[in-house]
Amino acid sequence: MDAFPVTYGVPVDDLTASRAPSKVTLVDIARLAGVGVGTASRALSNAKNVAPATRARVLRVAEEHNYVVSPEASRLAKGNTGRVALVVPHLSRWFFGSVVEGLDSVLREAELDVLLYQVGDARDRRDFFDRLPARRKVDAVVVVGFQVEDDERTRMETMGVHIVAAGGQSAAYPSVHIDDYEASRQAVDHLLHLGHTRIGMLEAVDPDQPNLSATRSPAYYDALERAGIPADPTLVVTAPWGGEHGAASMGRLLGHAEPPTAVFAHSDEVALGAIRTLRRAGLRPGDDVSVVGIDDHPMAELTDLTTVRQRPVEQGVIAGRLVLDLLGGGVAPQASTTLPTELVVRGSTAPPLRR
Amino acid sequence: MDAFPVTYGVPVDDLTASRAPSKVTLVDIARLAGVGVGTASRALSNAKNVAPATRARVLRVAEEHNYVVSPEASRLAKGNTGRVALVVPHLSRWFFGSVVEGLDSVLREAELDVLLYQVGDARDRRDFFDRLPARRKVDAVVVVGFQVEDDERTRMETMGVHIVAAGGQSAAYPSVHIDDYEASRQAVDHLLHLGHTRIGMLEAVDPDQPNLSATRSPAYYDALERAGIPADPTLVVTAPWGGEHGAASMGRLLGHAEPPTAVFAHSDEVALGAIRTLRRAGLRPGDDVSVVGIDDHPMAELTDLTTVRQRPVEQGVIAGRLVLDLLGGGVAPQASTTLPTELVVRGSTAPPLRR
DNA sequence: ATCGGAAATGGAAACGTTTCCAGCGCTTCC
DNA sequence: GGAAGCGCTGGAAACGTTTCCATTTCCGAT
Repeated sequence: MDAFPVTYGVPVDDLTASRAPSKVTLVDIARLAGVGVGTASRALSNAKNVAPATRARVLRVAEEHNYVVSPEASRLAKGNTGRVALVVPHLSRWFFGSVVEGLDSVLREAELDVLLYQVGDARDRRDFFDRLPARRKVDAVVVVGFQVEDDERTRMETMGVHIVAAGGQSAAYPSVHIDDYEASRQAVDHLLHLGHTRIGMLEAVDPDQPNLSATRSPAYYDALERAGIPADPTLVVTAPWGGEHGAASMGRLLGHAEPPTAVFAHSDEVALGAIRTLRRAGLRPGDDVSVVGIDDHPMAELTDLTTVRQRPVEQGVIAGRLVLDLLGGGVAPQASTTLPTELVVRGSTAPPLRR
Repeated sequence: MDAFPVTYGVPVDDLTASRAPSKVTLVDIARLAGVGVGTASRALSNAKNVAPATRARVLRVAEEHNYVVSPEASRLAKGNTGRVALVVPHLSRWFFGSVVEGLDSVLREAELDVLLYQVGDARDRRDFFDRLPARRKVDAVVVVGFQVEDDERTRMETMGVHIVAAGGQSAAYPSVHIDDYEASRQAVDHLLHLGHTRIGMLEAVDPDQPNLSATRSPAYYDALERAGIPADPTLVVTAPWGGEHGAASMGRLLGHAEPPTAVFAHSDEVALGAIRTLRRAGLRPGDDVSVVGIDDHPMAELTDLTTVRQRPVEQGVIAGRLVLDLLGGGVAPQASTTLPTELVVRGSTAPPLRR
């Protein structure tokens, strides 16, 4: 990204120059159909109190002249935007793309438009909450995979903009997420059940998602403790999120005086990085060192990676429904939905070798 | 996805119920600042012909009262939408997510809003071009990774909506893409230079992207012919896109009476599926059978996959600039940009074993 | 026949901007 | 000293809907 500066020469104002030629308006349609504009509007918007014959005539005329309502005018008169903002840190990552996929399908079905906002870093994010919402461009905001600060949330609320979280928990607004602690426990318990006692962890931190690792490593420590195994902090390596960093971290573990026989990785991508390091070191994943991740990334299946499955598309779908609930105005939607995770055992984990 | 029906109980009309409480309008600001609405508008929109003192006063009052313009009203008066539609087949795939990432960064910088439309299959796509959605909601449409039919394009144009293609070529509208033929040639030539003479191909078809494989397999045949190697159609296996299908196709090749010593896969995901099959068959990728893909998916690096790199984020960025050009109205933008691809040699390819 | 009420209709007001146009006070130049 | 010009300003018109309200029409019931 950094290689491609995004500044561009055209002044913003000039962008307003182009214009659509389609000039047929509701008034035209009404005149052509021989009805008043009120009736024409009602006919087109499926309102009641329009005679079937009249409606048919209006619709036919509209069709013939390729009439389409002006969303601007319609929204202005109606007083709402019909739009929802999706705020996503990294679109190119499988997890986020999948959540958005789920969200999009539900929101489109409800005839809502989806406005996309990618907020890579904290600055982008500040920007978003400062500018857009304040601009009354949307009725609701869905944040994917991160938390909204209290002051940001307050501002949104005073503007009448709803907030929903997908792939991240919050007490302050409705959210859909997995139980990170539980997922991590499933992964570590699996290694324990296989008989491993020397278990490392590859912890990933994302400066923009500080709270994620915060629940995954405690689960690791707790699981070990419950199994009566003393935790060894030198077996926990922390690095930024991503396969490359996973690979490097695994390298550090291999350099340990007494290396682990199994490793719990923060995510599948991290785990796959670790596996590359193992292979390059001449070790067989699963046979020599067990590796388990979290996500069930499509690559996990292809690479025989044991993992804890979550379903991001489903998270998106449910978050989308929360948005509809909120916009429907009626029922107070369930504050928080926790989706189950599921251990998927593949070839990258096995009992430890006898020594 | 299919497990989660997207229909929802709230009638669309009811979604219009909620409303923003922020009721301070331009007229209020003008009154409070003691100026006319015209002047207030000019002051806020940075127009000229406003006395510095007046502008300052208006801005201060607006700030104090948390004034924000109504985009609906503004757009209605101005006559343009300030929005661009992104039409994408599969958001959760790395390639598409990355292109959108690039597009988003450029368009946001220009203060344009990005409307997302996911069109999984041909029906969705028809729908998109048929129904009003794009019609007057956007100033331009960017299609990612597929072609627009001629009649669809014509309709868009008569509505004054610009079209740009990212990750797919077209003669009819501006586009950014790689040279698929050349990329395929690079991959196959690499295998030939290593000394392979028995080279298979895993061809992927996507019902929604029919034209992709159309250029990759001809390149394969041509490269072999140029090397004086008779093509063997039984070494070309065609299947839907995806790792699972790649794995199955590789299985078929292994069952061949005289299996290939190297395989050119349509994409990295397909290649990784093939590699899983090789591993399960006890074969070492690179040593026993060479595999090369196309994309340089992040996983390629982690799995030591030789591949032909393309840069989807860059494609998105350039496509975004094309949109700005078009909207700027001035210069006719360059019709078509072909980005270079680059062979990246890793561990999955090596000279054939001596027999 | 007449009446009451529901259904259908036309028109106007409202939504909140931007932009055009005319006016007004100053300077500046004959 | 007057006319021309310029910078700034206020107000009105326009943008294209939706919705409210008053009116008309239609129908069955009395």
